[in-house]
Amino acid sequence: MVTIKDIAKRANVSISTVSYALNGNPIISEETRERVLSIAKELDYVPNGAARNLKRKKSEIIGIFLSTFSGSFYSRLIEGMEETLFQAGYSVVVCNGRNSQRLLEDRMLDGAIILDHDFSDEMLMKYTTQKQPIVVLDRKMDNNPLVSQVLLDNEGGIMHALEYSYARGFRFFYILTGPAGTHDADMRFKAAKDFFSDHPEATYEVVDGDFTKRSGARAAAYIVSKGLKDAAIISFNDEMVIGMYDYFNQTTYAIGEDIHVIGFDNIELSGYLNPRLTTINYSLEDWGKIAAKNLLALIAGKKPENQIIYTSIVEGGSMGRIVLQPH
Amino acid sequence: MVTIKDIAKRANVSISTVSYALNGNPIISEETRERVLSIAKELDYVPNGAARNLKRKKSEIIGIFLSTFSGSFYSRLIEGMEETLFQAGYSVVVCNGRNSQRLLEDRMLDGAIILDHDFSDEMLMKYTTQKQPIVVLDRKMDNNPLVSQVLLDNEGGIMHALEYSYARGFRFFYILTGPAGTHDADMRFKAAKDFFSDHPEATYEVVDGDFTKRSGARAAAYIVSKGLKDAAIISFNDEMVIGMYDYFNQTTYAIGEDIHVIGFDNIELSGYLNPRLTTINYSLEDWGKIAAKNLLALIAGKKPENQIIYTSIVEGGSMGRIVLQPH
DNA sequence: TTTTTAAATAGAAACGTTTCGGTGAAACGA
DNA sequence: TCGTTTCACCGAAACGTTTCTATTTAAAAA
Repeated sequence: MVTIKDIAKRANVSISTVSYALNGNPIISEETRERVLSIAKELDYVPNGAARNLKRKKSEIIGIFLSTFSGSFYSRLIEGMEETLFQAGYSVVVCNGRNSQRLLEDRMLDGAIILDHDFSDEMLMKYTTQKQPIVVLDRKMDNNPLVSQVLLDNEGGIMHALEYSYARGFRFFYILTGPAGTHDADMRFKAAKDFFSDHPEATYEVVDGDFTKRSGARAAAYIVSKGLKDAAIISFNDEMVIGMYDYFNQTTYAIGEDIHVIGFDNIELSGYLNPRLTTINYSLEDWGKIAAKNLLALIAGKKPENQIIYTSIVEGGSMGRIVLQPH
Repeated sequence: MVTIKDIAKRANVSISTVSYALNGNPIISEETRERVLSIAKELDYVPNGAARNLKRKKSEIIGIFLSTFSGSFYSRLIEGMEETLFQAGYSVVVCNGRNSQRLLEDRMLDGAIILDHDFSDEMLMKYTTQKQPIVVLDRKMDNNPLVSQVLLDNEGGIMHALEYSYARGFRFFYILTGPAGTHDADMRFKAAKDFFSDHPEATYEVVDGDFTKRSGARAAAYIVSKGLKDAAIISFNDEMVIGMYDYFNQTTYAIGEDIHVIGFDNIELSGYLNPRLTTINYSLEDWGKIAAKNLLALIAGKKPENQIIYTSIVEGGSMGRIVLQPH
């Protein structure tokens, strides 16, 4: 393992000179710098990151923590972040699952973006006591000068979905929820309840889901077993809708005609479903970019405003229309 | 920043004792260990990863380098790897783009799995001279005791695709290629040429693609412009087929009837296309698992066998049948 | 010529760990 | 009883950098 010491010896200079030369410090003469650099190349010198990080007390690495990579959902989010962070001189690593929480703890990162409910609030708080800034995308964490939150407008999204369905004549709804305890699912649920308390003429039934395709299929089976058509299903994400499509397609239920559904997330696959899924859309790129910007602000010692990512609706054929029975 | 020094002071022991205690070295009495541990917790001590890595000369972190996250293609691959690596006590980080090549250079990783053609062979070779093992998934790199390769059976896959189409009556083929210079695309192209030299009665035209949806759409436009139906399109990946579907669906061309196509990769979306895409399938989980196992073997100082991931065909409705004109 | 200043380099401490080689005291064997 | 071993711990060096504070040398100013 060749170190600056080896270079120093070979170049007949001190290790500090080598260090300065390697880092382009102008205090070193052009001549020695070049000599040092050429010797470094000749010896195939590569700096030791651990040693550098230890001295500098920073790594110039940002961690993005996701609970899963699945569903391609995150790729655009990550790309939005990477773009911004790279321009600021940071490298980015993406970590997932609790096997990589260690990286956060060990302060090998200069900052982190969290979209992973496996991290407890306490753990994140503890992390910030180490002076490491984080931005959270999946929870509320106020009153901490080292935490910024960039959250989805879940309430607005669900309101869109319900109002849209309501306007198309639906008065009975299945609410296919997400895993309780996660911020997004909870907010969406809360929004749904708010809607129904404002619309007592509309009724609904809650079906438990956990954001997986499998739970969507299960929900579809349940809904079929109830035999009720002309109901609108409000699914808290698109992934579950995929599972529902899989199931309904094995039955005589025609989506958009016999049974109606609206999703949330507008994942790529939703555009290719048949009929195309009507769903709630938002910009993952923006989300990522804003999160990255906020993290950079925190690193620079500023406390950015918390931000909200707004949603819109994408119309497909999965949510038809029914005529209201006059009574 | 609280360090073992602070703990030592508070516990009235030496720093070496603290270190031993923290690491569970049995040379320390149960009593002091507990005292040290409780003080550590009380002070909110967290170890400094950089310092540890510097001394230990290892980080217990493996890097997975991908050129992109897009397409959800990689999530199952990564999951296969993480499972195996986690069980061996490693943390995993996923890096993408050249902004994170630094991590490889700086030896902050104990090993790496490469599926990213932005890394040059020279760079990887240089990395191994630093005694860091790698496994490559996207190139041939033999004769290096620190490199293992786990490659896809591209030839077999393309052969499957061509033979399948041939058996269904097709004698004219469009070959929609991938980006030249990448191993997978090159191997697939080579296999196609081999097939045609064995089947002189079959003819083909090469259409350049680069594995993106956009290039698939472009290819579809070109094919439509040629006006020739009853041709089989061999697309070197599914992603491009998505673009082709998008395009064909705006024309009168019915896929599987007027125009026929087979893909490669069997990405999730392919199962939801209408008609379902006929494509070449292989197990990403296995690929990931084997890659991870090989890396662990290299770390342990063994040189594992190079491996091949075999393919199979998944039938959908995108490749119909034509009756041969008797002549 | 001598003194002052600036430029270029050297030396050494420090970052926070791990770990090797002690060391004193208690326990043990003969 | 005295030497030997074991136990529990300590001290210090080392890992490879960065960076603060000298020191040397040469050029500029006096």
